[in-house]
Amino acid sequence: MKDKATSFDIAHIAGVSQSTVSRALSDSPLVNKQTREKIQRIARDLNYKVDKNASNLRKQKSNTIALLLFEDPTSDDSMINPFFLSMLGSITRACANAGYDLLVSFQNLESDWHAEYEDSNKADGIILLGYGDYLDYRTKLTQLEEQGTHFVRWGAHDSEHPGVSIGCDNYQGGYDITRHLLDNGHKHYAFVGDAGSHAPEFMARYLGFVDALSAHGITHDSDNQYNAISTEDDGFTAAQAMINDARLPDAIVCASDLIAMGVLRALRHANIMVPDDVAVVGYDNITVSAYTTPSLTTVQQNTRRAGELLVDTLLKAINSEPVEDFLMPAELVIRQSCGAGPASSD
Amino acid sequence: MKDKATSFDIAHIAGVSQSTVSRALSDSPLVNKQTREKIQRIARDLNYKVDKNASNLRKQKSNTIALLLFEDPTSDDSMINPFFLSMLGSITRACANAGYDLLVSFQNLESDWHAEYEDSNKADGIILLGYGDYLDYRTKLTQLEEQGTHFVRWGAHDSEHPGVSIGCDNYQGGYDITRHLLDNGHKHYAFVGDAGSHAPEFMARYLGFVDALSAHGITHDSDNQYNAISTEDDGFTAAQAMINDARLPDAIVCASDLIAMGVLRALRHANIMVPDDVAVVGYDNITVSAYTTPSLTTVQQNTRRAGELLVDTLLKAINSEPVEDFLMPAELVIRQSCGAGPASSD
DNA sequence: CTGAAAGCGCTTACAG
DNA sequence: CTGAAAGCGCTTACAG
Repeated sequence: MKDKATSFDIAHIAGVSQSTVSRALSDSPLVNKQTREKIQRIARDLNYKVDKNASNLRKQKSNTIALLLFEDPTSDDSMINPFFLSMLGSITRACANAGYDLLVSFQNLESDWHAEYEDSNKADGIILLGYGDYLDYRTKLTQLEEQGTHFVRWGAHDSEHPGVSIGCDNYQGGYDITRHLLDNGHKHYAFVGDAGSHAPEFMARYLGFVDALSAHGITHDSDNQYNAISTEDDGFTAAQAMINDARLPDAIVCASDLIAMGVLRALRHANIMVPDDVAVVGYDNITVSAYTTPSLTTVQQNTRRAGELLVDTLLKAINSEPVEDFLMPAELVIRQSCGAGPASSD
Repeated sequence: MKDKATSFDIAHIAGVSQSTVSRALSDSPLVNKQTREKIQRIARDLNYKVDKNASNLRKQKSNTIALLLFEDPTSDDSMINPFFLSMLGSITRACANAGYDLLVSFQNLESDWHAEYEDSNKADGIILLGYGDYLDYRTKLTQLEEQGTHFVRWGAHDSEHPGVSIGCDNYQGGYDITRHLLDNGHKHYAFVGDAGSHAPEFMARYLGFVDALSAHGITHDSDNQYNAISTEDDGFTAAQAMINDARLPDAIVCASDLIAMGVLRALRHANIMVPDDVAVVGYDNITVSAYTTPSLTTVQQNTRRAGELLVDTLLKAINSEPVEDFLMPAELVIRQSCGAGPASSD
């Protein structure tokens, strides 16, 4: 385990100054081509790598992005919402493509996350990812902004909040999938999912649902909205309540796929056929949804695109270019559970 | 966007030297309690954070771990294997608990991963994660070792490979789940999954399967082993081949849950009932497996524990403590698809 | 095109 | 318990 080579070692071997080595290794056009190639060859032979700490310290720039993942405190400690895991994957990839490193960290709302990374110069900017009530973090976001920290937030645009956000059009997603059910002749609807300000994503999906119904002349009775945080159990409980109260609608619109899983389970339990007796749709298009029986009609958020947008926007902000909120369109994924998908044999 | 405070600013305000500030902020017992508290208060008020680049450069230590995720080049570019995503989650958590930052990066086999991180002083050690044929990376692992890089690898122990590994006992998992099927009276078996040296995990599962059968007096006919990389389509294709050739066994053992998904789909397609006509089991316990109909009996790898072990072992290696390979036990998850799980209504 | 020099912001012997 | 000083390994004006 030999000591690591430094730029001075290379300078010594190449017979040039250390400054020239530094220039050559950063492909500076200032240095003579032959000298440059000679230095780069020596560096390769010695397995030399520029010390990032030194170079970052000097350049006052880290070429690193921090991803802060907020977790739903109610969720099982050992599991991350598959949707965010998928976002994490695409952000990782987008960073790699942009030549940035990615520092990943889990956070809960209490900790001092707002300052940690960029303040300590470990990252040039921050991506905030997580469902939840951004009202709670409002003051922290404001503080981030005041510090001049570069950050991008995943979530709905909200004029109340500082900073730029990238999100998916939850209202449109809720509207479109409800519209699809209406086109298939379903008359009586239930919505399973929270509809409150502390769950802005779900709220927007719910509003899209309600508006699609009223555009079709159907007034949604709020008795048919069932609260559910995004867990499978919540969906199960809600569907059981419908069954027990004999209030089963033609179609159940769920605020997330996980909720829909629970609804499907309760219906299977009660020998109620999907989609023949009741249609069920979800939201998120998590992996599971393609494999349930029947497979789940849902709304997809393009996580790959989302990751790229988050990274691109953050990099623009870091470079002091103008940035603005972006709302991606939601995409319907038609499968069997709505009764209008491909034949049930597959 | 004011300039960031440095330790000199704090020293100036507190009326002490910069050295004392540095000591106070690292909780050094060398500094007078009142002075220390005063300095820490000022630092808090100024929202001061130690510059990590400077401190790492000086200390020659980064308090950061790099996670290299190798991807199956055959897999869909936009998706990561859910199992590794789950590992990523638990590693993130374990790092946070240990006070380390985590640098995440995707790699393919061609790139110069073996040197990047630790050599550039961005990380103190490396976790290597990914299925695959470690034979291919043997030379790279050797080079890592020669450089004195600290690393831990996820995967089976293998005396041929340098470095320490943490893995799950794939042989035992394959043995146990087969044993469970045998106990339920199944006589004729098929195995779907690659059984070659380039997929050591699958190979070990297969060997466990074969040995469990022969311990029960059943000789496995290799005609009943179907190759399949770990995709749903491969499982579908293999099961269709069985059906077309009228070689359907009593029980199908799949090398992964994803493969089992495809097998279930092919059987559903052909109106063959699971588990009544044929039992099916998988491996991995990915989220999907709990929600299929019937739900899938499978083998679980404790990803939470695995993440902790990987991080703990790496930290020990970094601190020059002795480390050794560890093989975690595999755990059976009994559900419905094997015919011996809870009642099919749930 | 190249070199000598300053300095990024810390930590830590060394001396008191 | 505290301070003055060196130095971690680079990058980049500055001067030639």
